[in-house]
Amino acid sequence: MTHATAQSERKYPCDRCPLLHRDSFRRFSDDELAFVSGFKKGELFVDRGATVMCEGASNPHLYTVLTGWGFRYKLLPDGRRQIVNYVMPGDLIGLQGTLTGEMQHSIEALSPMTLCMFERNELMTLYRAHPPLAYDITWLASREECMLDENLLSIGRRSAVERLAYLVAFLVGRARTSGLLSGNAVSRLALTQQHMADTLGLSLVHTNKTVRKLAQRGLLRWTDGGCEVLDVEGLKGLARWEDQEARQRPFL
Amino acid sequence: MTHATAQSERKYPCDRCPLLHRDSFRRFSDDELAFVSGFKKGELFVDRGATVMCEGASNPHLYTVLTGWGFRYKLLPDGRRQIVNYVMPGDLIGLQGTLTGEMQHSIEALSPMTLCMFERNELMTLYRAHPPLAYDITWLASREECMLDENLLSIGRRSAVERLAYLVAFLVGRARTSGLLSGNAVSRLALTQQHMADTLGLSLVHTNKTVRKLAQRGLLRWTDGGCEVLDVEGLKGLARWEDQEARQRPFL
DNA sequence: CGTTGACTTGACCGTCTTCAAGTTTAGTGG
DNA sequence: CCACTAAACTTGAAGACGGTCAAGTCAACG
Repeated sequence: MTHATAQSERKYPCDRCPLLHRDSFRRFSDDELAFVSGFKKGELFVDRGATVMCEGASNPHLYTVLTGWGFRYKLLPDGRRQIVNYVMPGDLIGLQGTLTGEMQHSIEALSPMTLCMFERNELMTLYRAHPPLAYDITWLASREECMLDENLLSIGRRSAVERLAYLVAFLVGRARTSGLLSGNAVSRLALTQQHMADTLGLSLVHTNKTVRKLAQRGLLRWTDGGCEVLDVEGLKGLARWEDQEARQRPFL
Repeated sequence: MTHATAQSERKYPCDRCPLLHRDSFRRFSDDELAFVSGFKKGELFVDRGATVMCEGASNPHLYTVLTGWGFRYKLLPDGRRQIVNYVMPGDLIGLQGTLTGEMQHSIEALSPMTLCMFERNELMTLYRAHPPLAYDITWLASREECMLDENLLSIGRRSAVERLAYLVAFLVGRARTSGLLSGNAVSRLALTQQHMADTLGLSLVHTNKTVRKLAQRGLLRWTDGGCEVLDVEGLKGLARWEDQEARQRPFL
């Protein structure tokens, strides 16, 4: 019996990529699909709690999240942790430090994750062969920038209650469009209050009390190891968040 | 007498771009220079205090900062302001919202500024014609992302004193490599304490008291309408900031 | 059945905000 | 030249918001 091709051994060959036929992602041309198929160099499966990449280490790979989610964070030397953003299906990670390859942040999985692996130093090939894909990568980077801007506004200028309301609404919104949350069941975010605290720039204790306040208002409910979102609009209102309509986005 | 070409009427034709021969910027090939020269569509001169672009408005242009500096900020509906980053020579601005063209933030000049203007919807031409330049744009975007990550860490997890120390060190560092601060005179940042407060997520009053503390430690001095930086290393130490060595960067 | 991780709660305290008033400087028009 | 104004900085006092400490509950797991 001969070896199957590398691609057929994959759990997610590109033509069956779980992102391909989701409404919020744009389609590839046949050409692009073929190229990306060859550009992909492997698949990475990690468990909940695993470190996907690590601050300070150099990493020759880029990844696109296929399933599951995680968070991106930075540490101060004395251990204080700040979660800067979350990664969800369709997100391209590891672009930061394209030149050095040295990561400026770490990423940890919040659920089992599947990632699609690329070689960082083949990026230029993609830029030469498929300018529209290159354009998409830039678009993804600038989208990330927008999210970070919003988060900065939130941490810098919103009160604890507003901040938490914003965070929960933000996460549900992203989770929905990235396909993490299916159907019309109650949205549920499986993260600990410690994660929320480290995202909001608050202490664990105060985060807990803030969660409780939002629960009393009927905006959310805390159920073991996660947060059920009851009223997204209410949360957005509380956070004074005006959102722009969702658009079709590219992915790699 | 015939009209001169558009280019020769410019104050800064690309072959005399003030960024061209600065150590911290990479060189263009002749080819690239010629292309960029045609890609450039105009020059924008603004006074100190002018709004360069405005949140919510759609803007068909991209700009590269040639001289001067400014800040990028967002507002909450009730007027609370958060400065998310500063723009300095070599920075490409307006990339956010490439698709919609609708700005998610505003930019205001902190000094007279000169900007080099491009057409947003010609970007794809650049991506097709000069993949290495496209790559550079992505690099710039991911560099911005790194800065925002750092700022988030700072606002989320550092105390007021650490935060201010970080901010000042950060600004001096950038100002030096972007050519805003020349020679070896004492570095001087011409911004108000209100700007600092809105960057740090602090109130004006507390920012003032924090400035005073750093001044007492001999790390900086406040002189009318600006801040003289006396000891950058001391500031970095206080902020517990480990920086990565500077590299040659691209610019557009 | 002890251990561990996550959540909860109360008490106390410090950082930072708000309010208020005052100083200094530069700019303006009489 | 001088009063008038506005912007930026300064300072003190009071109080809110959020941090820290400490103790305790609960469920899951081996």
